[in-house]
Amino acid sequence: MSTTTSLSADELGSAAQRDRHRRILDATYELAREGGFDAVQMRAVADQADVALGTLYRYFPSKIHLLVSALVREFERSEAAFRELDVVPGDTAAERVTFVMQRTTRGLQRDPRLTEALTRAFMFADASVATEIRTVVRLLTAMLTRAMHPGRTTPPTDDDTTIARVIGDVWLSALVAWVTGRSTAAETGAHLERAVSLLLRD
Amino acid sequence: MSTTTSLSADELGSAAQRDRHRRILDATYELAREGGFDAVQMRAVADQADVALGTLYRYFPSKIHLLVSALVREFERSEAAFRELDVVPGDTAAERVTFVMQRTTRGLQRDPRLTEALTRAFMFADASVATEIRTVVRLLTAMLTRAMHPGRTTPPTDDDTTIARVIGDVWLSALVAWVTGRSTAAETGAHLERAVSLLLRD
DNA sequence: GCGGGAGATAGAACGTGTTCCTATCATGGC
DNA sequence: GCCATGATAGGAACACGTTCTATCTCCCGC
Repeated sequence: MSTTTSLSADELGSAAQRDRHRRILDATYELAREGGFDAVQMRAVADQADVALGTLYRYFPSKIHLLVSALVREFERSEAAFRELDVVPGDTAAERVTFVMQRTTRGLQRDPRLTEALTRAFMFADASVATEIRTVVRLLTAMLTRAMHPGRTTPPTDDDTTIARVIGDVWLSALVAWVTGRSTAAETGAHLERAVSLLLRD
Repeated sequence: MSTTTSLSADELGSAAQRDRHRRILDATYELAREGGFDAVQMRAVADQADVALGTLYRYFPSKIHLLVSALVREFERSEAAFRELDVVPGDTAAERVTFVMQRTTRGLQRDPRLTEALTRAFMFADASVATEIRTVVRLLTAMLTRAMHPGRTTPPTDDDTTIARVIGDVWLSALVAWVTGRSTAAETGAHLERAVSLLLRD
């Protein structure tokens, strides 16, 4: 039997297993931060996490699963941080969304190699990583719709979701362009801001 | 000396070289159409194009360059086809842009494996492929701004370019989602259409 | 205590992208 | 015609993702 999705942290029985899981993601994060996508080599991750190569593959069925799982963990942290921040500054939806995007983007730009590794993994992922990808998309959409309507309890409308998804699309493309050196950080920010103001003129 | 960009067709001296170049791209196209990204194996491409492996690498410095160059060729064909089509149907910019996008998308969906190969290569490309990537972006933006303002001779405004780029971003994300099985062809089309009507309400 | 089984380890082995090397070939200048 | 030089063929070699095998360890039910 070969699993096709990564084991999630909660469905791991023993404490030792949860700890291995965490060590693997920590090692991935660290290697990616230092050397980007190419430096995240499966043997290196296994070494640094102090597990055998076979064990690494038991927890994460491929390098892409591994990196996208690391991305999920980062996004969960980031989304939780925004949820705790009960006042997103800005008077209009456009301003608040721009704030959320720019802050997230700046966070990513602080660790270019890490961002490169996570972004490329995300973009290269195929159907077998669909579960993890969906989680990322869901978290991002949630962050954006919350910024559009702070404090609202009713679920977002279809229009809101579409707008959030379009902004997410633009953001991802901008990230890819930045990661691959096709645009500077400033251009990325400017394009994002123009796109948001086009989509959220109210 | 190792080149970092692919040799473009025009800067190849002899007819024999231009022919090798074409044979290589033809083989790439064929293999991708039949088996997708994984089937485009460098040894297989070299065999089918009837060149040595070393020659293949002299023309295209990596598998990604190779696939993105194939994408450039397809896009050039497609853009030329739209330019010849002097009347794009539709009364509004939104309708015309939607027409162009849907027709292109349907063309891609006719060869899912080819699309998967080209899309994943495009998304995985790193800085060394920037030249080719820029060409694709330029062609796509040109196609879209032309659809927005058919028959216009003055260059597109900044706003036009931004809108075209955002639509391009959404289109690419939708393509990735479709290629990786996260969304169906119908959902892809619907999302695209919603995005265009949000961006081009006039 | 103890035997059995799931999960872990160490490391060999395999496939494919990439590099490198050498012999051969083609071509343009004399 | 002949030579110098760069391009191509053919194939070995290497790196890293992935798979496989053999062995070990630890925990659970008895």
